[in-house]
Amino acid sequence: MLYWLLKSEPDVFGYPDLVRVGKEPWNGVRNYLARNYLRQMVAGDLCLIYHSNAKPNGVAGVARVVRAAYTDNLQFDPESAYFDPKGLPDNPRWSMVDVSPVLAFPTLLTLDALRGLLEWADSPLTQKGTRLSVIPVTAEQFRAALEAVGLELEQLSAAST
DNA sequence: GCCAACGTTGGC
DNA sequence: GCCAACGTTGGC
Repeated sequence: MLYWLLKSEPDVFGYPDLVRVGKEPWNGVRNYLARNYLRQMVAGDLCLIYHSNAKPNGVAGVARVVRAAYTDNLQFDPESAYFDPKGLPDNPRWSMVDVSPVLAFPTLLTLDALRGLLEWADSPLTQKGTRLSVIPVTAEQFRAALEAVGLELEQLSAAST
């Protein structure tokens, strides 16, 4: 089982939206490193959903990968903001995964709070200038994030069926 | 293959 | 709204 952090802008699509829809294709990732991480995901991986460009920024909840990487068709749609003229149907350039909500954090785990956790000191999230939108998370980082809002791993398995 | 210019991200 | 940092593009 691997852990990840996915950024979203709550004004566009935040954790409450994920809860509302129940399942969401995580499309629109147009960065090669982020895409490569998406392609490493397998169903069952857990993701921290992070709100950026928010007040305040932070992790709002946990989601689960419910479908491994497949073609992000927005790359073929000229009407889409995510259209990529170089994304050829027989050799797609961009991928997405499906995620579903698992558990909302009882309180937002703010960026400031994350910076206060030793485990997160070397994460791209807390380093200046990093704009990666899909970030690998270690088991230690994941556990520390849960603990910081008073949750335990076992509660995730209880919440997920 | 280099690198300047540009567009975007994202914290503040 | 500002701006630093970064990735991408395109001219050469």
